[in-house]
Amino acid sequence: MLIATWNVNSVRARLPRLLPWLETLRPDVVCLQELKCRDEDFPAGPLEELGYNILSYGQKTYNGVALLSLERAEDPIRGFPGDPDASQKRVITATFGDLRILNAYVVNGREVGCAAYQHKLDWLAKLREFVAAQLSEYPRLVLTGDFNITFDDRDVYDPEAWREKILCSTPERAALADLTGLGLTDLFRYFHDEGGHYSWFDFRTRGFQRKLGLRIDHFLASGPVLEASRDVRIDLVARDGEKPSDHAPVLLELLEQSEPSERGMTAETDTP
DNA sequence: ATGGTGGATTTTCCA
Repeated sequence: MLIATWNVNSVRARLPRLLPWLETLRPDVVCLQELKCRDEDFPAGPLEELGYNILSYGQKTYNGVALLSLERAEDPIRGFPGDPDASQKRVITATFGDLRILNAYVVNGREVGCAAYQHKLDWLAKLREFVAAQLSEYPRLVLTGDFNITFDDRDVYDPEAWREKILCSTPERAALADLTGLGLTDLFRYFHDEGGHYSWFDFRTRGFQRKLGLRIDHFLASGPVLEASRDVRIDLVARDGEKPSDHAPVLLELLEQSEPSERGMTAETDTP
């Protein structure tokens, strides 16, 4: 089973890259961020032709998230339940088989100390509350998306230049650690200990050509999903070439789900 | 310190 996350930086502008990528990889679930379009403007037709079901939660110009899946999604939730401020469409959640997937586009925050930065920390606190509630209901859970936060200096091409800057500051990293503190594991780091692997490269500095980037797109998984995980990789080919997004897709490979009867048998027959 | 590029919508905002 293959699950992907990709900040596409406008789903309509990225369609010429997204469609052949879907045809080649055929991920079972794709978590998209930064749609930059309303749901009625989402290019559903060509994606449905490839066999994908679509759950989108978009708005004009900014933000927007979607879940594409080969199998139909169940129990979707758009945004945070009961959130009075639904002006920014940044999170969508659904169940696929026995897996609960939360797809988030975390607030960027612009600059440490500004109003947007405080909004980022406030939003992350709401995300944590939502994830905790979902975990109590769905133990097999994946939280993925564009977190706009590096875990540590291994995720940064020039740690000294980025010290306490946006995407790298101590309060942001503490908020990220608060999420993993719920019992979630950074799956990329679980499989790859070394630094130098990045998922975002700045257009402005021609970061991709210079291999200077940050790792800010993550898969955080609960224990049962960690046990079923095979590998996480960053698809740099999709970041290269004509009209790419500034983010590369990140891919999680899971062991195939066991049959319900098989699971039941294992649980009962494992005990001597 | 600034600007560089890219997308959507517009003469600027956000990343």
